[in-house]
Amino acid sequence: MKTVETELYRHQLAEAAALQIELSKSIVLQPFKGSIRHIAGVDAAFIDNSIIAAACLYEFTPDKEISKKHLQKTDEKTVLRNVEFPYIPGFLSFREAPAMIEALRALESTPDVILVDGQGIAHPRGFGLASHIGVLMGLPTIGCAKSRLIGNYTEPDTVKGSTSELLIGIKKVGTVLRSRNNVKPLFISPGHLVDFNDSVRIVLECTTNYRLPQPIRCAHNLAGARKLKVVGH
DNA sequence: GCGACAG
DNA sequence: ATCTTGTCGC
Repeated sequence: MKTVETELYRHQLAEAAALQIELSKSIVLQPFKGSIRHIAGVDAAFIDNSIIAAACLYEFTPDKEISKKHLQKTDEKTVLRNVEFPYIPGFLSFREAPAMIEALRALESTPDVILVDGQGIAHPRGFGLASHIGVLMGLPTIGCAKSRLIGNYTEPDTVKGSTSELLIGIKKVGTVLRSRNNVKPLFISPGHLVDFNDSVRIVLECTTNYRLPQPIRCAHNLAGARKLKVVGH
């Protein structure tokens, strides 16, 4: 019995991995095209067998006067769905991407670029959550993870803006970025339709007083808030 | 065989 | 991700 289940499980994972490898061929790494007006952030929270995906939309306002109010929240959406895939390192997108994409599509404007709480191409098969969402939606995405999944690196300097390369052998797959002074670094990797430099540049443009870029922080808090309402009453 | 391992 | 208060540090 247990061996049969194990075999089925193995087949499903093998299929999922094959899909990632196939879809990864569609990834386009290139400098970001055009200008950014709308930028979104996505994250998720969990309750029992449900997932709450949250998407926050921000807009860059051309106000050169107020340098600190360049980013304004324009919209936010949450989605509550049943979870149909377990958490397995390397297969996170099959658990979170469906609900996240629904939340992103619900936004009143299509974002020019999306910041995702997870890896982009810094993944065993070069197809992390950010790349998955980017390719399926046909939109630019950037992977912004709080910890490492794969790759080697040297600790970047403790000063904000310091970076080091995330490498798999001699191949660069991402950038380890110190988003604030004396905080654990973020692992930035292109998801789709952006390159290494623009990924880091865009993340920094959305990061001010916290470790995480504003759109992702907002999505994180929103998912948590929605969760409290659900469990509250 | 022994670790590592996004959220 | 989630379970969880106070507490150390800039």
